[in-house]
Amino acid sequence: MPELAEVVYYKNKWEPGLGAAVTRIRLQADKRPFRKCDTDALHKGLKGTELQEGLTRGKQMVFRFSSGHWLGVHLGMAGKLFCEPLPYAPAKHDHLVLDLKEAGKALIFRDMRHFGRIRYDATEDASGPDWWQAIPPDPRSEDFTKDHVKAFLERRSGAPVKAVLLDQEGFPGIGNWMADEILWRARIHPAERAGDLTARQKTAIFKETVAVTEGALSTIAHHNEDPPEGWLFQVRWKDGGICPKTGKELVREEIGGRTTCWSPGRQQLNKEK
DNA sequence: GGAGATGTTTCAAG
DNA sequence: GCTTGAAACATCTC
Repeated sequence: MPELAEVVYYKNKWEPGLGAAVTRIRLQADKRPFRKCDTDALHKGLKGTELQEGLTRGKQMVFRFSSGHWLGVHLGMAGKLFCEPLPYAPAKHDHLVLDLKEAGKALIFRDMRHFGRIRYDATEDASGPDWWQAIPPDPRSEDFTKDHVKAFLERRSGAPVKAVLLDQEGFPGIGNWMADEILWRARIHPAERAGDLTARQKTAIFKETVAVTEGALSTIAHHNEDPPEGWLFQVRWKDGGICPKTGKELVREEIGGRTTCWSPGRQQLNKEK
C-alpha cells in the first residue's frame, strides 16, 4: 500500500503524541512485524521516554524518543499508523499500541498482512541507528541526482527498468504505482532493459521520478487524496482502463515480478521503434 | 474456492 | 562478489 508520500501521511498521524511520554506499551511479540526485533528491549527501553520527532526516508520511518531511543516502522503492504483517544482497546491486527497518558492518546500500528516491520534501537548517535543512516537518498533529497540515477540504471543494466525503479537501493520510496506512473510519463516500456535506455530516456526517468514524487507529496502526504485527474493512477486498476493520453486501452501484465500497467501506443521497446 | 494485492527478504543460479 | 528472478511470507477482499 504505502509508497513515499503515503508513508509521510502515516508518519504525521502520530503527531498528536509529540512531546508526551510513553506510559504503557502493548505489543504482539510473536507476530511477524516483530521478526528480528528485541521486544523485551523495546518494552524496557521505550517506557517513560518522550516522543520527540518522526522522520521518513523512502518507505522507512523512524520515531525518535528521548535519551537515545528509536522506533523504526515499515508499513509493508497494508500497514497503517493512527491515533485514538485513551482508553483504547487494541483490535486483532494492532501489533503495537503506545499509550501516552498525558496526551490522552494511543499511537497504533496496525498491519493486517503482517508484511510490515517494527524495529527498536538504542543509540546516542543523534543521526539515528545504522540501518537508518544507510538508507540511500530518496527523490526529495538533493543527493538524488541525475548522475546517481544514471549510475544505478547502468549497474542494473540487465533488469527490466520497471524492476529497477522498484529497487529501494536506487529509488527509495518508489512503489508499484509510482513506477508505472514514471514510465508512462517518460514514454518508456516497462520491460525495456535498463542498459538499453538512451541517455535521453535516463534523464527522463530522473526528472519524472522527482516530478511524480512531488506530485504525490502535494496530494497524498497531507490529506491522503488521490493524485490529480490526468495521472495514470486514476485509471490503472480499472478493467478496460483507457490511457488519458492516447485514448486507447491500457495493458496489464506481470513485469519485474509485479503487476504492471502501461499504454502500448505510448510506451514501446526501443527496438520496435 | 481462487486470484490478486501501492512490499521485502531470501535463496538459487548464472 | 555481483546480478537476476522466483518463491515465501499472512491475511483479506473480490
